[in-house]
Amino acid sequence: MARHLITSALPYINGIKHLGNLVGSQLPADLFARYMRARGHEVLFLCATDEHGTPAELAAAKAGKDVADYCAEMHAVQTKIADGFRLSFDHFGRSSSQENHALTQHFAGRLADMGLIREVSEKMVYSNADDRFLPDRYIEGTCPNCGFESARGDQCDNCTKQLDPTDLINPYSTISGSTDLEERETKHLFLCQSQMRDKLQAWIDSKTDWPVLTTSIANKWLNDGDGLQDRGITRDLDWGVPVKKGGEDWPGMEGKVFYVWFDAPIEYIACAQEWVAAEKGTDWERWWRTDKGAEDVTYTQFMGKDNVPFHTLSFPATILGSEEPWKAVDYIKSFNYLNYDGGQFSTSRGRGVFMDQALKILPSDYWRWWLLSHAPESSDSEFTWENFQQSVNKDLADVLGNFVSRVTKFCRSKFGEEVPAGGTEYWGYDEEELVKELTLKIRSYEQHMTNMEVRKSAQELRAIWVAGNEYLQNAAPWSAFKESPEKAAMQIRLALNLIRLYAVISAPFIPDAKETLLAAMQTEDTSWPDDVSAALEALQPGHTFTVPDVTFRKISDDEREEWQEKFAGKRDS
RNA sequence: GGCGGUAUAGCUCAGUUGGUUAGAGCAGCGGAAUCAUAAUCCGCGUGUCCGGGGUUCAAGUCCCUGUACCGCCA
Repeated sequence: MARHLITSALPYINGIKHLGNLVGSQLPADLFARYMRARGHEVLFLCATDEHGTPAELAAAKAGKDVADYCAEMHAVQTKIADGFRLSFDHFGRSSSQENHALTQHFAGRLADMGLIREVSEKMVYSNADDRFLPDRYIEGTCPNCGFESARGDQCDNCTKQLDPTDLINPYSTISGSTDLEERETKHLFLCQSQMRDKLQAWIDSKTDWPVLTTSIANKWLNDGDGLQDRGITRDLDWGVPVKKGGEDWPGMEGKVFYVWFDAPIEYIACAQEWVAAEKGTDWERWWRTDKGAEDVTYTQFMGKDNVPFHTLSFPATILGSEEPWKAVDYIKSFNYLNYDGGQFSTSRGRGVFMDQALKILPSDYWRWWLLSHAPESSDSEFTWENFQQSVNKDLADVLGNFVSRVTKFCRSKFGEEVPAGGTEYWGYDEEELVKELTLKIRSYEQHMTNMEVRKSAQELRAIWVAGNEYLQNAAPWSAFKESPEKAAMQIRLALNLIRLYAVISAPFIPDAKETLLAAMQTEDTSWPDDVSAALEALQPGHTFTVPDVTFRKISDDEREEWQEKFAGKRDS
């Protein structure tokens, strides 16, 4: 039995995520976690909301709420939605937790002791009306290049020219609209990532089994231009982890907080502490401290490609730089983007399907199946309603759902609602071939799941469902029954056992279906089919079952058109 | 502007270290069956593998170059 620490990239607290965010990190992480648990491994699966920073403050202000209250509410909302998608986190924490405050301050102090923190004075734009420093993108004005009147401080959206806030003509705060801005000198802490360059490069180079997407992004940052740059890890904000050196005050840093990218990944560790605090576990160190039992842990991170730099460089710089025995990541599984019907998902334009809306339309299994079987692994992929309808109807309703239906209903009409006995002497070539094929395919499925080859796993799983229909079509128990009810009994007994087998191996993809199928088969036997022959005898003659309701319903053309219209949002003009 | 990714059948995508007639699912066409959610099973693909050069006995697969789309960074 192995031990797997699994984390999903932290969703930002501000608002509800869309399906593209879901399939890029949380969902495949959940697939992997569920699979590893099903195979008997010890798993700690962690995720949390990323709560600090200006966007959270502004969203709270807009909602007329205190930022802490706002975050608490949004965390509850996201927790509920995660439950709705059956994301099986062992703990869903918060980066604003006391545990993360203490740990973030600890790391900063430790890095300072190691000589990896330096203080930098820089000029930033201060808004007197807002009584705060403004991040570049919250300053707008007229573009000096093209005259566009709503150019942002970092870049003009009209002519795409890169800008410095001080370039803008008539700059104003997008928060208050105030033009009462000035440049002020302010002091910040920088993490000396440049000193860590060689160490990080060697570490990345040692990860020869990582996806190209992951290593190429890391290498680009390590080698581009002047190489890895030092980065500011503090901000002049109220909402965040107060800057401290361990438990001590940090002279000159009063009133400042750590920048969100610094404290967010540390939450991966703090989340395990929260897990213990919530009394769900007893020992977080055996997962995170290599001197206290984490030596044999395999740590896997899941994330979208936009998060790769932080996980390959910034966070490792924090961990390795501390020279404390923290568990470092073993494998980074990164994903490309999911596009929506010919364009991008867009939160601001309301384009695409968001997690809460998805659950109002259909149960989570439908979404999980489509998203995972079309996960953007090798390149960006695309969601279309037509494809969604076709895949769900064909794979779930026709291939799997109908298999369950035809088998249970046939049995009920000929033998009653119990596993029929007899006919063992008819077990022959067809059955042996089926066992061989299933064994081959299940072993292949296991291999793909272990390798986190999400699409290939889904393909193989589907092929396993198809094999059941093929067998049934060949064996034709409805014909066999006419001459030899005993033979039909053997065939249908096998098929009934296939339902249990399917429920068990499909569970990581469609956990709800597993529950309903096992309930219908009236069994709690979730043992993995290491031996297919044996697995096909799990339900013995005389074992009673019930015919389940429609396991997966179909999506009609009318529904598809309605949803297509509803979620189109505003198109780019 | 720099960098990275992707361009393969009507659609969504596989194609490992270059090697026999380029594959899967869906859609389409034909057939079988009738237990089942009008479901299932079987058969059927002459595709300038984005264009153009090149390396090689041999390239979708390597190199150069052009084009398109996507993303990241400045």
